[in-house]
Amino acid sequence: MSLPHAILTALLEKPSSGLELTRRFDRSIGFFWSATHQQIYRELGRLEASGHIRALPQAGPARGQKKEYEVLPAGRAELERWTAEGADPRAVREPLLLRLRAAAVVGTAGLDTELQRHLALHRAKLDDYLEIERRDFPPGRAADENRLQHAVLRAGIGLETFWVEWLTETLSALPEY
Amino acid sequence: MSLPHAILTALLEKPSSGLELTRRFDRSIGFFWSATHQQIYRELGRLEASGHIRALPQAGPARGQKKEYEVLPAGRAELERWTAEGADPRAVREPLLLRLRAAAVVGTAGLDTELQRHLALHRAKLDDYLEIERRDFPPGRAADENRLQHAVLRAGIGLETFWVEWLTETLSALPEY
DNA sequence: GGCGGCTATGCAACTAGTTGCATAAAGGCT
DNA sequence: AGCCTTTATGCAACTAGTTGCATAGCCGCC
Repeated sequence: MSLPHAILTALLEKPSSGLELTRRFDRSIGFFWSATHQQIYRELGRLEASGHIRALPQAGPARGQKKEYEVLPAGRAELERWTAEGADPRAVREPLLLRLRAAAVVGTAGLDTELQRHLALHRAKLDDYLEIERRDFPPGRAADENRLQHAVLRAGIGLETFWVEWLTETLSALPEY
Repeated sequence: MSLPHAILTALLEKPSSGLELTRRFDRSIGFFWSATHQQIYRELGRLEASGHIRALPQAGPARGQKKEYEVLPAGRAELERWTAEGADPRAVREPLLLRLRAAAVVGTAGLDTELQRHLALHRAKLDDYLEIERRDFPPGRAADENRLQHAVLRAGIGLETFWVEWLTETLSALPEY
């Protein structure tokens, strides 16, 4: 049950419409909790029905028009409750590792290409993250008021760095088959 | 659509019953593709219906009795097909990072304890993995015939190492709030 | 001989996430 | 005016994963 809380957090940071949220999920929140626009619209409907958020009043027709939402006190309270509660880390679920294990049984054809492709993807994402860090968290600022946001970004950087290193290592071991 | 392929791989490694598979998913395959016994039994039923696996003949009553499965040629072919095909890396989905971001908005109460708890969990898992590595992949063996399995385990070790380091770092930055 | 615990399989109902498509306003373009 | 693209919201149907519980054989034990 994390999606509603991801949306509440996003809306507290800045009231938005469904499509704006979708874009923010593609750019920042989605780096560690991805969601499609379908999930977001549906969840916005539920959050509104349960009194956690409300649509800001607007003129004009409903269909095809932007609909902005803001968080109500009940929504903030729910987010506080959820933030204080614990949850175990998610089990890893990565098809590439499954493929490696399958390849050990049925053969390694095409594996090299696939690893190369993943390496390029992870390198690109790592560069993205480093660029964001350079822009939003320059080394000069000593009294950092956004320490938590930075910690989250550092997690993304650390994970992508891990994948790049692991893929490089694994690729260099593979040709010996 | 990875679960059926995870099961095919497991059954090729060794024909098993549903419960045996469940245990192996808790111990080894589940490290990178977790599944409950419910998912496994349901998927075994589907794989049998589609002719990818078959139940080994057995005496005695059906209910409450162990039922072993083995992979049929069609199943192996399907696994080969799937292994050669590509799939993008999964987006990260980690509630803890969401919590950090939410805490930046609604307050950090209880966050320290939660990070400590995660650190302990990741340390334990890392120790598990290192123990398995020590047991199954001792440094002496130069001509390693299980390179792929070892690579998969190294991925688990790398990921847990990352989390331990990141949590330690983040915890040391947190008290300054 | 009946009770508790373990092994084993499985159904039903639910929640979460994905995919494909429909609808409609607004603005440019020719 | 007619058409195309972009922005914007949303329904319906599907696949995947989770939770709770039911059933049944087997074994020890007291």
